[in-house]
Amino acid sequence: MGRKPCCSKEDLNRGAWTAEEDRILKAYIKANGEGRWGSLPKKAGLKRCGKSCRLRWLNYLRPDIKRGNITSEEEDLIIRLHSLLGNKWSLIAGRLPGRTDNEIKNYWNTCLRKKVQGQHQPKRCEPSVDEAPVVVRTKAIRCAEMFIPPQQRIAQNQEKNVTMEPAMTGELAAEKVPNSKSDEHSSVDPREDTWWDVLVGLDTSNASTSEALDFDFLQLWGSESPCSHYTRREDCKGMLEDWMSDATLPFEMELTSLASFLNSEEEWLGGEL
DNA sequence: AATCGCGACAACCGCATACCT
DNA sequence: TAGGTATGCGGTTGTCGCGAT
Repeated sequence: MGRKPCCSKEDLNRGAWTAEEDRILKAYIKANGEGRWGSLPKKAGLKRCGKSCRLRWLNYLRPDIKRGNITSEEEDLIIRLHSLLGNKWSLIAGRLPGRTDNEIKNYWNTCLRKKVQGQHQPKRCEPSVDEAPVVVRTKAIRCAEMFIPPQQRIAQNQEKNVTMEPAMTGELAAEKVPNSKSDEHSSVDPREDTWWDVLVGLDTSNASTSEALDFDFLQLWGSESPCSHYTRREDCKGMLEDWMSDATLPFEMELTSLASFLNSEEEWLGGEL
């Protein structure tokens, strides 16, 4: 038994969307909002499957989409994010307002991959896939997840009627420092995780802002952990503080911070591995 | 002028995961 | 908790336009 197809292919239009189909889809979403893609085509009177409608909306019809002309800044960011995150197109797209994962994926496959392969002959002791990347990539992915644009996070959560966490509303997520008394974390050796993992997973209920920011990662992981590299660096601590304390930062500032983070990643990879 | 090759990008497909009942 | 459904994601394919021959 094969997998059940997502929709019957009979009587459905396939291939390029017509202007009329676009108009119908836009009008329907304007009136009824996004979501319920499965039933949307029938309700809207479109002979398309729900997935196709969703894709068309997300990648082409949404009003906030920027099209074409990827700037050199965006290109640089894509290259550097890809080097850390791999093919996590949706995460990369999340850092580029108005760009879709599909667009970035296509741009990478058609333009950047060759460019990067051409110029990216290892010039210095770069790490092999078997060395540091697991830690680095996990941390970088976590970082990117934290970097979903605040507007997007807020919108998403309002849509779901979720109470905003402090970090999402601009108040600092008051992180409780894990220690030997912490019942929630004492059974888990934090060295198993990156400090991003632990940081994000911390119980935010009791500690004050200053406690959170004074958190001593060295104490948690010890000086030999590769993660402790960051705890010794004041600039990294500062970035962390910025990110965690103000989710309403202007997007440009976030990009600047992210760029700094990526630079520090590159320095670390080049210098210590 | 015809056609071939290639790049760009829209769209499709299958799988994974989240969510709901 | 299990099973079904909806949604998201990333790889792949199809189509179109344009330049080269």
